[in-house]
Amino acid sequence: MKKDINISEVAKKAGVSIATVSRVFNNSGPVKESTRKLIESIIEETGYLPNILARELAEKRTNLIGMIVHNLTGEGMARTIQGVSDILEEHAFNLLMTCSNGNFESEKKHFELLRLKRVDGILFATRNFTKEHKEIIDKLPIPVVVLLQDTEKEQIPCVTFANYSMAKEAAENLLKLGHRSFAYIGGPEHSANANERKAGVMDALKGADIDINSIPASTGNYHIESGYEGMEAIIKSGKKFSAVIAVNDGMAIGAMNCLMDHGFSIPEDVSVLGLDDTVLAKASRLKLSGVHYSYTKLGDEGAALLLKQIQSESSFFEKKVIPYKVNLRQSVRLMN
Amino acid sequence: MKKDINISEVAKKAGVSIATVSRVFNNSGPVKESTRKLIESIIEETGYLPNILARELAEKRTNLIGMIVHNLTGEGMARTIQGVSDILEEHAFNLLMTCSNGNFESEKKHFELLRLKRVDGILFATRNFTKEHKEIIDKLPIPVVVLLQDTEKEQIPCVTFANYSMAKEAAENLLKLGHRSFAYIGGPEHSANANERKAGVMDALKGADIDINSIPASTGNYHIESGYEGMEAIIKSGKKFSAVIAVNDGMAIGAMNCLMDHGFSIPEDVSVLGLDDTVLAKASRLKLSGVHYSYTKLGDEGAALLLKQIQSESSFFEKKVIPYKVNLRQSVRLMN
DNA sequence: TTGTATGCGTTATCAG
DNA sequence: CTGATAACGCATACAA
Repeated sequence: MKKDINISEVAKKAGVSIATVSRVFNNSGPVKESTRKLIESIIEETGYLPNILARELAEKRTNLIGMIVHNLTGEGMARTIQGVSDILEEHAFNLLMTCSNGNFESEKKHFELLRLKRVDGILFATRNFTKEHKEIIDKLPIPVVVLLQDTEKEQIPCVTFANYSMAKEAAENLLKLGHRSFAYIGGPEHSANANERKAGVMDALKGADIDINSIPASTGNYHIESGYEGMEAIIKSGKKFSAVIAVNDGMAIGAMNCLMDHGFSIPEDVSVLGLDDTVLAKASRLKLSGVHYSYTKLGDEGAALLLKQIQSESSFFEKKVIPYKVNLRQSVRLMN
Repeated sequence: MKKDINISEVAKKAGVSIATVSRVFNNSGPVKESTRKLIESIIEETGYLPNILARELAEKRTNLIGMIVHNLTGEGMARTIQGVSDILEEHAFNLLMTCSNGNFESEKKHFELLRLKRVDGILFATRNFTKEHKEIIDKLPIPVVVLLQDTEKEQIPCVTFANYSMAKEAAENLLKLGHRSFAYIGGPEHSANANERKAGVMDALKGADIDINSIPASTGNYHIESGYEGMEAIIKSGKKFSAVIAVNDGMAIGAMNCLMDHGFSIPEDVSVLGLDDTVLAKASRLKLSGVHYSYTKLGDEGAALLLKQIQSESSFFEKKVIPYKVNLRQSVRLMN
């Protein structure tokens, strides 16, 4: 537990001024080779470390970025943070993490907190982007990049998944396999992402002249159990379908289990596809089909965009969409 | 994008000194009611926020804690961070997150970085705790709490799961159900946690006079595929078993799938149990049995212990073990 | 090539 | 009750 030493003590030991020590440490100016050597050896032996707080105060920047997430319970957000943290590290930035638990008041508080902490920029992942959010962000003197929500309308920089297109393309895959009757298990009503996915699916079906009003549908909360229940309700409704699409893979897994429990064979009787592809998709014996996209990449791109905004010293609109890939596995089949 | 205002501008507007403003803002001294009102109104209208950097510099503490994790790819670490972040927030501390990707050099670098950032304490989650880690920590002038590793031997504060006991108890559950022949799918050879679990299982079996040398075993990397392969190797070895225990639920899921693919019925022919219980356990139609423990709690306890160390201003040894619960579900059955 | 002096925005001490 | 003023530790413009 040795005591911290500061720049003036180093200077004293070396018989020079603090300015010279600073120049040596930061390589920020000409220093005679011999005095440089001397100072370096003293830095070495004393284990001198500059006080970053003082430096940041003088330089008026923290090299800190703040991140507010709504949810920290699943693999997706973990990977996102991983991506963010890797990119920030490359650029010698640090990450201040906070979790809002999806609560607006808490989000608001965290924005203030991060502002107080003088972060240079903020990454914001929320379940639902509102006018109130926009107002907060517009007042901020630092750039904000939104993750997981499309804020093009609000002209706030963002990185999102291609909810609409991936859902449309996934549905089109099933159409190509000859399916004509569908069931849909969606997400919460108020979720922009869930609604975009549903729109993608429905537009694909409309494009194939399918009456979307006759499609049995249910909504859920993304969890396995919820998918099971949603599927059960659809089965009980008595409507026919040869393919089920679920808004994420957890609910698709629940749906598969429910179908099997009700005597359906997959994929012989019903094909199942989730608009997501996490570790769950490979958990069951019968591999689930899904749409894969990388959360790590989401974090990477978000961090990169934020750093760009910080370096440009002015916030500008830019939207980045993460690529995806439809993976058809055992859970779907060609209609005869 | 309004410019930041500082304490002296507030003081000027109010016609008082900065000392008085500081007293009002921090409620740290007597101020006449009328001037207090005046200053408060000016603070309100200017939106004045103190510069935390300057404050921290003056106070010599950051209210920041650093966290180094080896891995950010799964639900477990996400929940851990959630727990940490909740507790820190209650105490007005902030979280500086870094990810080492399990690399020692990187871990070392992050310790230095966090030290540089003047964090008040560090939470450290690593795959494997070594002498080198202890040396680094002993030199640090701030407290460190280790997560997920038992560092009692090194007398470093830690929060861990009860690897040995949970494994022993889980195995004893199977013994009570009448099982006498086992197979074991373990983790990486060098993992302390995996070894503790294996020891727990083996000690339970020894206690029931089972020859543990005859138990077919394999090792893997915790992933589903790895459990599948491990199970396949054991099946091919031709040895008999009525119960399989896997070091985590991912590998147990892989093992279940493999068994079914080889014509075994679960639980009629083989019972399967994982020493873990995440979302995966509920993913398959036939619910996996496992041992449940809360990562959120791990984070909670870790953060709480670290804060205790920080407040006591001296590091002391304390070890906290997270409780667990064995959940027997459809994947195990009573032997006839 | 080096040193001096000032600013960064607070908190805290000590007079008044 | 209030105001000067000295830390806090560093960067940097300007002088020498």
